[in-house]
Amino acid sequence: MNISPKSQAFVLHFGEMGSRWGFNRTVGQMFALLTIHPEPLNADQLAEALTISRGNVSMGLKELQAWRLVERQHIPGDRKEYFTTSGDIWDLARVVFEERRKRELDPTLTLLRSQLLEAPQDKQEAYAQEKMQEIYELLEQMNAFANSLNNLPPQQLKVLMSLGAGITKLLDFKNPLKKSDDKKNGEE
Amino acid sequence: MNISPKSQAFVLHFGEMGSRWGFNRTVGQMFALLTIHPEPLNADQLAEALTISRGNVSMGLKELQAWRLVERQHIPGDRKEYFTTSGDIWDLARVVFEERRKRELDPTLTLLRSQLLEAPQDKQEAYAQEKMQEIYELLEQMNAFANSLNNLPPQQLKVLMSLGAGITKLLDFKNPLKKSDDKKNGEE
DNA sequence: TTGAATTTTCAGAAATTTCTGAAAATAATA
DNA sequence: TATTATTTTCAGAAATTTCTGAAAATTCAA
Repeated sequence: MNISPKSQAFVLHFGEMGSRWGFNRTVGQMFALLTIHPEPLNADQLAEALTISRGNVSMGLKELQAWRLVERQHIPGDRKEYFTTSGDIWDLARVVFEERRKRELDPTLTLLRSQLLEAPQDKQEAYAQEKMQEIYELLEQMNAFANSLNNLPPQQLKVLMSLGAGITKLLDFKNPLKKSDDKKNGEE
Repeated sequence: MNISPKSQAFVLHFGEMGSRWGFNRTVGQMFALLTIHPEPLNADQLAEALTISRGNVSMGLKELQAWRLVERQHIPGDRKEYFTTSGDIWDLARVVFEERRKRELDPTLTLLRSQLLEAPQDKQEAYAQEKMQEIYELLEQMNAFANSLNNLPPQQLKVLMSLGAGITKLLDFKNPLKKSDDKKNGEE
């Protein structure tokens, strides 16, 4: 279990970023290591390579499995369980994306939905509800958009992404804007 | 500074979600309260309403200002500074989105870019670099996509979002896929 | 200027999250 | 079945993040 300095740097970096992406440092490190390591690794190897406790590895693997980011494998003749990240990076990204959608949007949508059912009792509440309504609509739309991205077959997803700024053209076609559009309407 | 129970619930919820969106509980609460409150509030009012210390409010406001999520206002005849969330919810969402893009993608892109410049020293490193390359391309594409969404004028952004699943149609038009597409090719 | 009002800072306290390691549980083999 | 290998659990330790409150800095007005 010797890792080159470069790989080391990558693993540590992923650890630091992990918390921004929704899991903790060691989980991020484990994920990174499993990704760049050609062969599957067992829990002891992970613990040794990352110098963290066996227990921590066990918990981390549990979490990665819950996220469906790693796969269990068995090596004939070896009783230990081995792990790798499952195939395609794009699939992994999709999983992270979807998991975050669930955690970051769903709960708030649920709360707002129930809040908006009740009638406001006074002026103040009416104003608050107006704002909640706006937030609700925004989040609902982001949610729907995220869902449709998620359901796109991989190939189309890539096409859409690579479209990048060119997306504007497409929109113009679908929804030709009146010249009276807001702000920047210089060219064409 | 009396808040209705409903507003209270909303504020608390935003506090809990805050950490998932990239800021801490009290910052989330402050943001929520400033959003649903019709009039701007000063630091003392925030501290009282949320029962947190004056110092914490000061730090929170600093952070919200760094995110460009709140605006300072002055009320004639009052020496205190007052704050509100700036206008449109969609603008605020854009700011959060962009801020997260910066924090969650940029650092990793930078690291990977430099890692990929160096030639791999052995088989193991070569494999690791292959994976890093894949991740790099993925993140780079997400990044470009996020940027183009961010630069879309508000109106078009809404159109795109509301297009939702219908986006597929558009893609078919722009990039008609050969029947030999991967995996799911049943209908049409 | 001076001084009162207001805001900011930051060391240490409190709360929260993550990690360890030994014990318990589970699984495989003999 | 008993024995050994392996994994999981979880109480408390360690690390990290957030919060408080008093002191320092700043701003404004007289």
